[in-house]
Formats: sequence, C-alpha cells, structure tokens
Amino acid sequence: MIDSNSIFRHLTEDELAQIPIDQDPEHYKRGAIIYEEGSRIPGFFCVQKGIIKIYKTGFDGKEQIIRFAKKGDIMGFRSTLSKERACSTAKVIEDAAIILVPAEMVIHLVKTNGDFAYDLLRIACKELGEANDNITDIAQKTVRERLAEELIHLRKEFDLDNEKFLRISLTREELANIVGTATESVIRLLSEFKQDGIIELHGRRIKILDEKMLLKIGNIHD
Amino acid sequence: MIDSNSIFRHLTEDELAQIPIDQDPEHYKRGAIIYEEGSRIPGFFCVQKGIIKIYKTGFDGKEQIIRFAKKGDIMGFRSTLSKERACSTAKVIEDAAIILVPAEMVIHLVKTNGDFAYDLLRIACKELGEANDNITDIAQKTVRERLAEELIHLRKEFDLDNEKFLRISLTREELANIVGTATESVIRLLSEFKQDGIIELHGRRIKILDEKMLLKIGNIHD
DNA sequence: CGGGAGATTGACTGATCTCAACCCGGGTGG
DNA sequence: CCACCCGGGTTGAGATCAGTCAATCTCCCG
Repeated sequence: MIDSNSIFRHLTEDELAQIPIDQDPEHYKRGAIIYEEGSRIPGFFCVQKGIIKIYKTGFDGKEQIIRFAKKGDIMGFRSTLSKERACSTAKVIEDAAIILVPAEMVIHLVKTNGDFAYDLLRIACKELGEANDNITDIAQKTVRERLAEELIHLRKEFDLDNEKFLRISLTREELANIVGTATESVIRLLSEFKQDGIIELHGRRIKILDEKMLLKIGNIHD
Repeated sequence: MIDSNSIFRHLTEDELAQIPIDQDPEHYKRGAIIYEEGSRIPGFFCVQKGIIKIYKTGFDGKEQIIRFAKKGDIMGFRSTLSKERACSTAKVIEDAAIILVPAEMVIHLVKTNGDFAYDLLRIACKELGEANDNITDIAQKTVRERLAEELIHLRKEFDLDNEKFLRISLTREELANIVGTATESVIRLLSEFKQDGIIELHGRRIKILDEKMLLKIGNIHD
C-alpha cells in the first residue's frame, strides 16, 4: 500500500490510521479543476492516478505551466504549509484519482515526525532546484532549445510507450505554455523537428526518434 | 542574539550550544566566492551582514542571478539537505559576515526539532513560490516590464536610503543577469526610465522617483 | 600615463510574436 | 442526413522587440 518512495513511508501505524489513505480517492475527469489560484486549499493532495497540470495565470490571462503531477506526486503543499492562498491552479489533463490530507494533519506530522519533515523538505528542495534550472533556461535559451529540452524532459518524466510515443498527450498550446512561447512557434518548430527526422507527429501524440539530436539542439550536457 | 524571525528561534539551549552562532563569523570581501556550482557544500550558511548574489551559470557561461541573500537569510540549504553538489554559485557583492552550520547538524535538527523543520520548510516554500512567480514573469513579460518589476522588487527587498537611492548597488550587467536580458538592453531601458522622470541615475546608484509608474510599467497589481 | 572594467550609443539583424486566413474532425441540433 | 459550429492545428506575411557587434567614452587604479 505504501511503497518505499511514498511521502508516507515514514509514518507509524498510528499516524497512518489518521490519514485517509485507505479510503476511496476522489475521482476527477479531464478538465476538472482540483484547486484554483487565489482559493484556500484544504490540505495537500496526493495523486494516485492520472496527470494534472499545475499552472499560474499571467497578468494577461496566458497560462504558464509550472509542472505536472502524476502518480505518487503531491500538490498544494506549498500553500498548505505557508497557510496562504493557492498561487497556482491544478487542472486534470488525464483522468485522476486523488486523496486529500487535511492541512492540520500535515503540519502536525511535520512537527512530530522528523523523517516525514525531512522527506517533505527534500521534495520542496527538489522542486526548488528544478524551478531555478527552469528560470535559467527560459532566461537564456532560445525557444527552439527550450522546446527540444522540454521534449527530453517529458520523456524522462512520463517515458515512452513501446512505440516510442510520449506517454503524455498535450495540446500545442499547452506545450507553448510550458516552454513560454506562442502556440504558432511550437507548431512551426515541431514540424521543423519532424522535417529533420527527429520526431514524428500523429495528432497530439509525439514519437521521439532521435533523442541524441534533441539533447544537442537543447544544449543539454549532463 | 537570536531574534524572533531567526531560523534558529526554536532551538533549545542545548541545541543552540552546538551551533557556532556565537563564534566569530567568517568575513568575506566583495568578489569572494562562498561556494561554487558543482562543489560540495559543508553545510548551511547564515548571513549576518552583507549581500550575496546567488546565480547559476548557463551553458554559454552567462550568469543568471537567482536571488540575493542578506542579513538573516540562509544559503545552501537546498544542496545541504539533498546532499547534492551545489547547483549555484554564491558571490559576495557587499562585504559579508557569515557563519556555517555543518550539514549533519542541520539534518539532525530537522529530524528532531519539529518547529525548526517547519520553519525551514516554510522558507523553502517561500522561495519556491517566488521562483514560480519568476518563471511566469520571465516567460510572459517583456524586458521592459521585467526591469520595472525588478526595480520594485529591489526596493522591497533592500529598501531606499533617505535620498531614495536603492540600498543595493549593482552593475548594469548584474541587473541584466537578474532580468534575463543583455546588458545593453538594461542600459537603454534605464535611460528611457530616466528620460521619463521615473528614476535618476548616479553611476551605479539608482534613485527611485516614481514608484507608481514602475508598478504600472511592470504590470504589477497586487 | 597606460590599462582595464564598466557604461553608452548606434546600426543592424533576426528570432519570435501577432494577426489573419484556412483547414480539419467531431459533435449537435434542425 | 446535413449544415453549422467550435476547438485545435497550420501556414503565411509583416511588424518588432531585443540581441549582437563594434566603436567610443569615462572613470579609477596602479
């Protein structure tokens, strides 16, 4: 039930009993909004199934996708811990099952279970590191480089199916909102990559043919 | 010695005794590097005086300033907690005094002192929120908007002296490396702002005359 | 006085964005 | 059954923000 990399792996029996982990998760359909920018968050969400996009809305209404959450990921801990209103929106892009751990419970656990606190801290630090990488990329790389890099990133996070298709399906607009560019630019660059034999496009599905080339285009070295 | 918003405010007498907080801090001159990208960090740095810029180096060598640390701020906790190599460099831009808390000590505190863990978590969450805001801004706003916003941001973080000069002095290049643009662009935009009577420039010192206008240019609403 | 770092300015270029037209497939209501 | 609509996806043309390159200037320091 609780596997070795779950955020709950260090809870005691007693603690686990207080968490709704065995209860039925809430089910959400594609398009459903789990929480919205500016609202209060009741606690922290653990994704058991599905994919959620987490985005902020810019002043002109354009969405900027910050990250995705999938099975095993948690959402909303930032606002939960700082007791602030949500500063991002979470929207389902692949039907999801999610459980909610109440805010007081999380805070109580942080204060009383050191291993749990440490794990949570490491998750926050990991996200922080990724966010900082992201800032550097967006500030310094071209759209072309960022798109290549994002394809690699999606491949790492969601993997490929046995036909080499990315296991996540995004609209062109969503891709643009990750990379931070216009939809048309994504379309043009994707078809360029296709021309060059780097990817194949079947509607929203993207098949990755030449990962080496993407690494090169994206200036990814590590 | 430990004021009410110090990260150490929740330590017990015993715990405090184990921390080098009363010892003489290490002094660093402008230009000194406190830790460098790719190196191991011995622990976590608490700034008692001075200003440090924390930046990442892009693949072409251009630096991207992630944030500043000043009195009361901590640095390097991300790498310390995740036990990874530093992914950013910390360089002094105003003579600094800094104490170091060894990594094992920090981790031990996180695991045994819930209030400390909670405080640290909140700091991480705060940074994470700021990083996400930053991503959205860089991805969506123009250079002009970002520069205006950054001036407001610097004014909030470092305040103005009694002549309305920003209490932080940066080269044009550093300003460019925060905003994510070319040095020349910063120079041109600053002199535009000067033409419009929004700021005054005296070498590196920037006097803020019309904050309202900066808010407007930067599309800052909250 | 020479050297070097940082600041400035101008000219040019070009990567991206915006706008607009058009296509395509699916769903829906008449 | 068909016309229509709508959300995405594409493509082209033109406009432009911002980056690059290069020359010059100004301090400040040794």
